[in-house]
This record gives sequence, C-alpha cells and structure tokens, in this order.
Amino acid sequence: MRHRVMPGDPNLDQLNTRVSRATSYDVARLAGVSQSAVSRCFSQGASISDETREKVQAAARTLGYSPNALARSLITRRSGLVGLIVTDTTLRHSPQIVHDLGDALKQAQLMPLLSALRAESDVENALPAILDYQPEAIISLVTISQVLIKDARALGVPVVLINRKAAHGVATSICCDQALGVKQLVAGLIADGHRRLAFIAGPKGAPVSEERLKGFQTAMSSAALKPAAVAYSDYTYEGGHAAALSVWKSQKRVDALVCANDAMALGALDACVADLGLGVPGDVSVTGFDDIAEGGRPMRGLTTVRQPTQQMAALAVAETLRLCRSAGEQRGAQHMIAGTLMLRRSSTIERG
Amino acid sequence: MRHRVMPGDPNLDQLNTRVSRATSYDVARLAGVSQSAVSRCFSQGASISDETREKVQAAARTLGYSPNALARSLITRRSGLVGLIVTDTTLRHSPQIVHDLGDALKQAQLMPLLSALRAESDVENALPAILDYQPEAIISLVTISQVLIKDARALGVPVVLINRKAAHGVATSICCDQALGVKQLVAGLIADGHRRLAFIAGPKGAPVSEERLKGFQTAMSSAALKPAAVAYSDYTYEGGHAAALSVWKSQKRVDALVCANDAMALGALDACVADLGLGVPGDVSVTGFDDIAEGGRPMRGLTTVRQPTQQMAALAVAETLRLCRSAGEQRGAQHMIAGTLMLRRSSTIERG
DNA sequence: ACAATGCTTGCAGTCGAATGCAAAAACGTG
DNA sequence: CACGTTTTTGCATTCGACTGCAAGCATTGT
Repeated sequence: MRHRVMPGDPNLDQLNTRVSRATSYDVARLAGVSQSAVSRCFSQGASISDETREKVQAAARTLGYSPNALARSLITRRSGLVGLIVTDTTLRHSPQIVHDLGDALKQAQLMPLLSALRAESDVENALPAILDYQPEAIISLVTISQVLIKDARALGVPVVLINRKAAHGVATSICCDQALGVKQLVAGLIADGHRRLAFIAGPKGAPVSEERLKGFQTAMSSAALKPAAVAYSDYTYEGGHAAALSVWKSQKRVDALVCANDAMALGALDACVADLGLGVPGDVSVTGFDDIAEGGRPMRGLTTVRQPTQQMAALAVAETLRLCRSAGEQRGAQHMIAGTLMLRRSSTIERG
Repeated sequence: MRHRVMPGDPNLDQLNTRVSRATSYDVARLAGVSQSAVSRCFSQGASISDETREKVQAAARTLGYSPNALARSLITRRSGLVGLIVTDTTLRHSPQIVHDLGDALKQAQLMPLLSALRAESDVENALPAILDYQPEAIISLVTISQVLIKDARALGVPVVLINRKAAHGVATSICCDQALGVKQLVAGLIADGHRRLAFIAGPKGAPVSEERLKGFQTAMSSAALKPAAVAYSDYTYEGGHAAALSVWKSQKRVDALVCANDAMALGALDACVADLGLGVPGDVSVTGFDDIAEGGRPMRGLTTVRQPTQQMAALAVAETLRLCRSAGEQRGAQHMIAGTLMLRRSSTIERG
C-alpha cells in the first residue's frame, strides 16, 4: 500500500501541484511496466529494449521523475559524495583550488559535500558529520590527525590530503613542493648577490608555513649562510607589515625578505617602501608564495611561486577515484608537484 | 539473512579490519536489544530508558557505529542537505560569503552540497544533479531561471537567491542593496563638487553590475546630471584599467570614476595614477564596490561599499529554515540589506 | 489485590531504487 | 515448425534506519 498525498487532497490547497516526488513506481504505472524496468532504464548498460526505454522515458518526463540518489546510494553502496574540507584561510587565500576541485569532481560525477571550518581543529567535529553521509572519500585541505584518518579508513573511506602530509602512508597526499619553491627563490637571491636573508613565517605550527621555512633554512645552510632573522607572523598583510618593521628594528642589515605567503610579502613590501623608505628591489628584495592576484599587479610586481592548483586538483580527484575503485587496500601515496616561479620586480632574480 | 563480509573471509586479506560499516542491527545484537531501541537511542526525544540507552551507547562505541544519514534521510524525508550554487567569480571576489553560509548552515545542522560553476548558465545542468540528492533547499549565488526555480519548487525544494532577484515572488531573495550603495557614493561625490562622473560597469547583463549601474543612473538623474560616460568591462583589474584609459581617451574631462566592483576600481585607479599621471583624489575620485582586502590596504585606500555578508548569510539560512518548515507554501520574500560605506583616500567623500 | 496509568520495548511495515533469479518473449537455425 | 539461444521482463528481496501500534512491564491509587 502506498501512502501519498494525491492531487485533490483536502488538507492541502492547490498552491503547489505535487507534494511528494514521483517515484519509480509512479513512472512504472504510467508507462505500464514494472518498477524494475524503470530502474533499468536509468542505470547505465542494463538490459532493456528500445521500446520500453522510450515508454519509460516518456512517462518519466511527464512526471518530472529522476531517480532518488539517496535511495540509490543506499542499495548500491556508492553515494557519489566526497567530503571536501577547507578552512576560511583556504577560501580567502586560494579559492582557486576549491574551484578546480569542484570542476574535477564534477567530471568524475562526484558531488562535494563542503565543510568550511573556522579553525583546523574543528575537523574533529566536522568529520563524523560528513562520514554519516557515507562519502566515498574525503579530500581535505586541512590537517587531519592520524587517529581520525584511521577512523575514516576503518569505515572504508579513503582520505586524500592536499598540501598536508600524512604519517607513514596512512593517507594519500598531494602537495605543492613548498620547500622547493622557497629553495629556488633563495638560490636565486643568493646567486644575485644577497647574503642577509630574513624569513617571515606564518603562524607557528601552520604546516605549509613550516614547509616553506624548512626550504628557506636548507637553502641557506647549503649556501653556508645563516638566516639574518626568522619572524613568525599570521599570514596577513598587517602581520607581514609589522614583522618587516620588527625585523628591521632588530637587525642592522637585511637585503632580502622571504615571506611564507603573498599577503605578508605585500605587507612587508609596503613597510619597506612606505615606512622605511627603502628601495625594492634596490635596497631589499621581497618574495612571497601563492601568486595571489594582488601581487601580480603591474604596480606591485611581487616575485612569488604559483601553485599548480588545477594540476593538483586533477591529481587529487584521480587518486580519489583510484582509492574508491580499489576498496581501500592502498597504502597511501605521496605526491609532490613543483610550483612555478613568478619572477617580478620585487626581486632582482633572473631566470637562470 | 544478512550478507556481510565477515572477518576471516578468505577473499580479503587482513589489511583493513572491517569492510562494511556496522549497522543498527549489529549494535542491537551486541547490546542485546532490538534494532528499534538502537534507532530510538540516536533520535532526539524518543522514549527510551537510561539503562538501554547506556547499553546501546556502549555497543555503538565499540563498533564505531553512527547512523547512516542516507538511510535516515530516505525514511524521514529530510536529507539535511542544502544545495549551494556558486561561480568562480563568487569564490574569487567574495569567498567570505561562502564561508559565512557554511557557518550558518552548520549551526542549522545542514550540510552544503557544493556546486561551483564556471559560467552562470551551467546551472541548468548542475541543478538537476543536486536535486537528485533530495536537498531541503537550494541557496544560489547564481541566477536561476524562473522555469528551473519552478521545477525545484514542484519537487518541494524551495530556492533562496543571494544577490539575485526572482520575478514575482517565485523564490526568496536576499540582496545587498547594490543600487543604494552606489547612490550613496554618487551623492557623496556630487555633494563634494563632482559633476562629471563616469561609470565602469561589469559584463553587460551581469545582474549585480546592472543593479549598481541603475543606482548610478538614478542618482545622477535625481541630481539633474548626465553621466559623463558608461563603459562596460569584465570585472577584472585589467578590464578596469583598460576601461579607464578608454574613458579618458574619448571624453575630455571626468572628475570621478564610479566602478561596479573593487577589482576594476583598482585597475582604473592605477590607470589614472600610473598611466595618465592624474592625482587621486585630486584630479579624479575613484570608487569601487565589495570591499576586497586589496582595496583596504593603506597604500590603496579605495572608497567602496562593504556587503554585510555575515548578516546576509544568516538571513539566507533563517529563510531557508522557514521555507523548509512550512512545506513550500511561502510566496517568496524579498530582502534588501544596505551595505556599509567605506570612505577612504581614493575619494574626497566625507561622512555626512 | 486489582485496575488504571504511564513508560519501554519489539514487531513489522516503510522509504525508493537496484538486482539475482527464473519465467517469458524474441530470435536464429536446421 | 520445433528447438536451442539470447534478450527482456517481472517478482521478490535488499540496503539501513524510522515509527505506529500493541504488548509488556512497572508504578500508583483505591
């Protein structure tokens, strides 16, 4: 017996035509076939004659029918959903990758279930809520603790991290080679005659900033130089501005400011030019990371590193699909993709 | 009979502990109660004794059980999902509102199902895919044709538009008052002695740009002035730059450039200062709209209008909830929220 | 002690679509 | 035309959780 509000139901005025959606049974009845036939008509490569297919399609069209993805997911055990976890930092500083991921997922016929966190630690609350929806995978631009990753994997949900590393191949990870990018910048600066380089980092413990700092340090030590200073800041323009001033106050001479991201680099650049009266790149070179639009303005000309977001997104989704197909037996690969140096006026680095 | 791969299954090596997730039946068996009891334990305000609740919770914890949201949605007819439709323009120029919406939805216990479009017209393909997942509502920052909105409503899915208007109360709509913001800017400029104002618009037909242009036009005509020029561009920095140059070339004198967004305003500003050697605001005032971070830099000081994104997001979600509760009988309200003038150095407008 | 009342509990049916199986239809061949 | 093959079709069951109903149990009042 089917319980549905039919047209003409007294307790419902005629404002909206239908209250509950048409089901495969409704379509079947109208087309004069069985429910199975309707189901087969909508599932790729099922055995169905052209004649019935057309009858079903016609009926479906008149009823405005489309299969209920929830019911389908329940029986097929494939939801077509992918949890996408980001922070407002991601959204603010690299919206591009979110969009590229959306694109790549769409091509793979997957729907992103978005979780936009205020702080990275919120993932602990957000992840279970996502997992309840039986996603086929999680793509995260946020650090996820090993325990949580294992929880997800125990439920058969693989995790793909972007710009975050996972210990011991627990999860697949796709990173822009942060350290390499900074190393290349530093090498360029040194080749260019700079010797007193300072680094302006993001918040202490921010994974990406730490990677970039590490790149700075190894590049310096492999050139037998000591960092002129390392200042921690907060990824913002204002923070970069303040950090540059404080570096200048404490140290006598600095001939290059290597910054962990573009926003801070721009703040530092303005501090040098406007507050300290220095010439850039004459007195000091400034470099950033990310290649945000603002740094690329002709007025700005910030030397930086661009992350290959589209490539990263495509790879992330490809890996996601691979993991879904192979039912969670994978060990979790680590991918590193080099960024592209964007050499501009804020430094005197020249293409080698 | 339950068909599950049990531990010890020969065709599966012992890499991962469990393949299929624990169900309420599994928990019931372990706790020695019925499946209904497990269900009741997880549904708010159901009749269950403390004793059974604890037994169930213990069993659930050891099995890592959490109710399957898909199965729950199927029977309760409430998916807890909300379709969120944006474009890359949104993501690039106002990521803030996406984040604010995510926040507001989380508070309302709703999950955003994200659709990030390349072009506004892609919504035609994207919407049906979203509707298959039985969302409780659609929140769109993209224009949706009346036909599509009616399709959604016929399926019982209300639509809430943000910064887009819907004809005849077909959908609820929440807009920052674009026209008002520009009118205030123009009024300020005129009060300040400007008489030859030009407008740099976004792409022809872009809804938000058209609203802002309309505000410009009415403000001008109510001051008995004629626009010195109206140039269409593409919302980008480069476009604004080019448009400013072309306005300058064609017209003799312009004393204010009112731009449809901040990116173009910054391009125009740089064109004036760097290419045309004009003083801003001495020779010409420049204004934008949106209040992006770049315009707020002390170096920049762009006069603009800030959209109250958090308030808009909160209202959008509140309206969404109202529509969900009332089972689609609403007519669709129109909300207008005024933005905040950010008066900075690029104009000589002073707080009235 | 018995009936009336209120909680808890389990049973069984339900949401909507997919699918193994066997029956039925269509097809091909001799 | 009969028979074996292949394709189509429908039946019935399944996915996992929710819920109306009635039975079970405990509590209370008289």
